[in-house]
Amino acid sequence: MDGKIVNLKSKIEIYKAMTDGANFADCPVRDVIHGINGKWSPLLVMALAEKPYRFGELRRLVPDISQRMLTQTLHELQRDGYVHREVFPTKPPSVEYSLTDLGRSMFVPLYHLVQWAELNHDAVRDARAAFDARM
Amino acid sequence: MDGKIVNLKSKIEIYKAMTDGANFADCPVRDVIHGINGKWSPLLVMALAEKPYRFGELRRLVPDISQRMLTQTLHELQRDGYVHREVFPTKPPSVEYSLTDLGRSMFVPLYHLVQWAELNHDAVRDARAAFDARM
DNA sequence: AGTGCTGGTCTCTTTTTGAGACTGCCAACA
DNA sequence: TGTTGGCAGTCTCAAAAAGAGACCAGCACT
Repeated sequence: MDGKIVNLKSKIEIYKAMTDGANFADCPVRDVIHGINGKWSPLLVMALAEKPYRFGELRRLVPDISQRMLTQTLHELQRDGYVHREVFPTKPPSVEYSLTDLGRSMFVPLYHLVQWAELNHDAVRDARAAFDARM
Repeated sequence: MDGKIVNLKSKIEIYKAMTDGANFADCPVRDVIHGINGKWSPLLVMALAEKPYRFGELRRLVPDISQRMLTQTLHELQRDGYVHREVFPTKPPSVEYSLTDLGRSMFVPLYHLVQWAELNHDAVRDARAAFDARM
């Protein structure tokens, strides 16, 4: 599939962009990817792409995340500029998290990757089963 | 940016696909994303998208990966069907790793994400600096 | 006075990752 | 002949990250 040679030169340039500097701190691309790449980051971005959510709502929406990792991941997403955090001074103060413009922009390619996963999880599952059977 | 409402309904469906089952084992999409999402997986897929490489070549190409994680990540990529491993019976046996069709297919959306990172790392870096300055 | 909701933090345990020594085989070199 | 070096890993141990769950203050309702 996808037999067409899409910008082979670009591929090499991007790959070099990922290996330049020989470590994360020196390579911006790897640094950015690392921020998107956390265990919970994609899931939370997908959730917030639908609509803004409050802390407790996210916790209930993703039951198998610990409060510790929810706090920490939201903090990182906020720090990298993907997520906006707003506190409302209600009786028990509530906090709303939403995607920024940068976050919505990043969501576009992330969404493509998730779509790919949705379309191809059968192939991956089959490959995994075949591999395990061979062992 | 990206003001257009791209398939809001699809977004919600995909998001539901990611939360269905309430844990990784029960949710195929999260399971697949998790496989792509490892710390070293995207980098190795980017490298192998350029051309096949041998174990030692990959180790030299990515100097800050440990042999342990290189072995393990390649093994996982092979298990999920993204990477093909071929042993050549040369004097010291050499092993070549290459992308499968499934791997090349997955590379397409991954590549878009990496391109996004390349185009936007300045924005992320700025957001991070602004956030840290506010602290 | 007790219960529950808010958005977290703190501590402890388990899992994952990293650093690097070690293996067996063979070829080239001194 | 002994030594060195490359190949593709495995193994062990220490460090870092993640998970589980107790705990916090403030307010509302009962």
